[in-house]
Amino acid sequence: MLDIKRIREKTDEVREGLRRRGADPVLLETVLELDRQRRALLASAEEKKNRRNATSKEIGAARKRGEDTAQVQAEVRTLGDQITALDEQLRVVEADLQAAVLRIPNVPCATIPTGTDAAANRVARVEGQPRTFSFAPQDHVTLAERLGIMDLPRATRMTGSGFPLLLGAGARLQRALIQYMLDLHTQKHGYTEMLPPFVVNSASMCGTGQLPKMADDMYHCEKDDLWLIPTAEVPVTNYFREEILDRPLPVLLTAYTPCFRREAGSAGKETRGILRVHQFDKVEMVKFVAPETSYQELESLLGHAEDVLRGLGLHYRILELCSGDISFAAAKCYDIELWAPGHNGWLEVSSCSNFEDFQARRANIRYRDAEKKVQFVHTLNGSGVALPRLMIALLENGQQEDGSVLLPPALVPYMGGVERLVPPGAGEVIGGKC
RNA sequence: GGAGGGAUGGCUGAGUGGUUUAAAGCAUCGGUCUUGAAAACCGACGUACCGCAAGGUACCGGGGGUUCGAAUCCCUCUCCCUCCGCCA
Repeated sequence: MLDIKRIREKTDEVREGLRRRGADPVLLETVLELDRQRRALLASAEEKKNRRNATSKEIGAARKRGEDTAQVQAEVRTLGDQITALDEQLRVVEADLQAAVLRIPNVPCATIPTGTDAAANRVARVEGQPRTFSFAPQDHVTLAERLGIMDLPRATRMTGSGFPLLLGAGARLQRALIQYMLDLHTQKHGYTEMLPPFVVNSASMCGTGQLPKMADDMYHCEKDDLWLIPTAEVPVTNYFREEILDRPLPVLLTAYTPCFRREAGSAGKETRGILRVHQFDKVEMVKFVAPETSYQELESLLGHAEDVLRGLGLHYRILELCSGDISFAAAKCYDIELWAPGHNGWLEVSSCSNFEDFQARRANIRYRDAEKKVQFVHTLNGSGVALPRLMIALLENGQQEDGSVLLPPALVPYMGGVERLVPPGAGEVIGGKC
């Protein structure tokens, strides 16, 4: 949520930022008009309340002296009716104003590329080298089928399409990766591990910016008015909702959670295998930092996500997203994409974003600065990293001509010493044999 | 799910209709004193909004109501505690 004072006082700057994003310009004008109405109503109501408070006090004093106050009481009652009417108008205007402000996206950071879509994203860096193959590389679906580590047809019968099911060594590999990433972030990068609820209430969804805009993209439990989380960002960031932090910044938290996304409107897009699914696992990093440090914290956050991929020997690139492609709440965002030779393309496995005070205002997360002044924190988060596409890259990059898959040495301890996934032998019904 | 008891400022905790613009204590910060510290004493000490300012308004778990006036009375919701039931 943008600061209403900033909208009011630096209107041109905000308008330009929203223009760069391609956001609806009408929203801003609506907010400005509602803000004017609100302040006019507020001034009027507060003036009357002041009079009522003072007069009521006088009534109390007069009655103590035994005077008759019926006349004054009648006057104040009229005043009270006027206040009730003004408060009602105010309530409506404030609700409209709040609803409108919540729909305004964050102002993009001045340094990011301007553009309307992914085509304008800037490739910041490319790391590592693509592997060369002496044979035609297969894609992850073919490889996983051969290895017997995934069963999508049965998962579809059980639930529906887009809900993956891993088996044997596939399930173990997933678990190993989660463990590897959490260990890296907690032991090397200084994060505290959290295992949060996977279901949250509407206030939390609003706090991080998923609501109101993304309601249709999420799973909602209507009976309880609870939402399945689309990312660990939601519970982890909302950990401090409505708090003034009493601990030194930055606060670094990391969490493994499953993520649930309806992917409404993306039917048919890149749906082969586990490329785009309704449920996936992810390790997420979240930072609560002092405002003046947030952009250097973004760089280190990106480094932490990269560390996961470097440790696995993977070839990846960093994109600096343009103004039209960053998410609703973000001011700046880096995407990390892994090279997948079977897919013959780049796969997004991480987004590392600085939200500045946008989420902190919505979720009301503050801290006391050096002068003891209460201020909003800046929040950041980054995937570290999302699992299905990491799994795809590992399978496709590690594949051998015989159908086996070599695992990166860093994972071997987490796989109980297993270095290679091999197809199940003849006669075995289900696979996943190591 | 049933019955009962609770929710007050960073913490403890008073307060059942009118100087409560919330007592007191603890904690914190500043000052005096001290070589320094402690103690003692003095002072400060919530958040948000509106206003150029003076100042004003709101907030005692959330929402609504009664009243000239609500932390205080009424309704309702949420959460916590105790007991019972059910259950991984």
